[in-house]
Amino acid sequence: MRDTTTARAEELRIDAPHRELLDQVLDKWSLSVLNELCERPCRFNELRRAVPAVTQKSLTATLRRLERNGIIERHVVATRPVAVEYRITRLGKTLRAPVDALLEWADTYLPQIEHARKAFDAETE
Amino acid sequence: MRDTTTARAEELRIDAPHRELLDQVLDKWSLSVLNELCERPCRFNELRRAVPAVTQKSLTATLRRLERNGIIERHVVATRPVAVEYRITRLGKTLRAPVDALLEWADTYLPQIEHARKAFDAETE
DNA sequence: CAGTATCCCCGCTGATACTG
DNA sequence: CAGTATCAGCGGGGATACTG
Repeated sequence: MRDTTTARAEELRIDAPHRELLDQVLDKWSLSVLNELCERPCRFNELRRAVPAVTQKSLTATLRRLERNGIIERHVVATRPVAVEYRITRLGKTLRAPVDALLEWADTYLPQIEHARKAFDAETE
Repeated sequence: MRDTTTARAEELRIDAPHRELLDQVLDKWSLSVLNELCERPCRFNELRRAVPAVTQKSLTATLRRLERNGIIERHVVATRPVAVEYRITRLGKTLRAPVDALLEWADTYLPQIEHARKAFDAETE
């Protein structure tokens, strides 16, 4: 029997399902969308405005993927015209802490990394 | 003047440089490579064996990218034939904690997420 | 308003072959 | 051993146009 807790302390497993999950949850637009929905529920076009660079198609795909994974919920309000509200789920909220940790890491070390890139590019030229 | 500390507590910024950095550091093979190199320094072919699904070309690309970002170091030992050892840097080690948090999240919630997927696929059919 | 439907491109990936 | 070189395929992503 494998003791995953102990194993993880030494070496983290990264198999296909884990990799796929991270791909779906951390892809190009997901973080920006999650970021907005952590603040408040949003309508489709609100999200478009909040993330100006995303196209309709990609935003739709991102929202569907996050919904499928149980990270966000889609609520249709049958007004005229129809209104659709997206909300983060309880499951989705659990993502906040690890993603924040990652973004803080990026924020903290970006300067050092940009410095490393310049050094690398200079000596590679 | 912007107070990034306060701002981050409410809403994390995800701009292009941050997004690019995460893409480079979290891409398809990087986590597996980092995982190995956190354990011990590795040679090129050791890494290939440790990550069987990766091709030479992709492994080379991954290593170069990580090296360029200052996450790993490349040491050439001028033996015959040549030996090349890859090691994690101090900067690279700072990635460990946030990435671990993410992998633990994936490990913890993967069952719930697979359940959500099935539910979604069932009612979408 | 909140999407679909097409078309198209290009960039990543893998497969394969070759080399200092 | 540790790569580089080349080619081919396909899938994501954007641009654009249309719709209940």
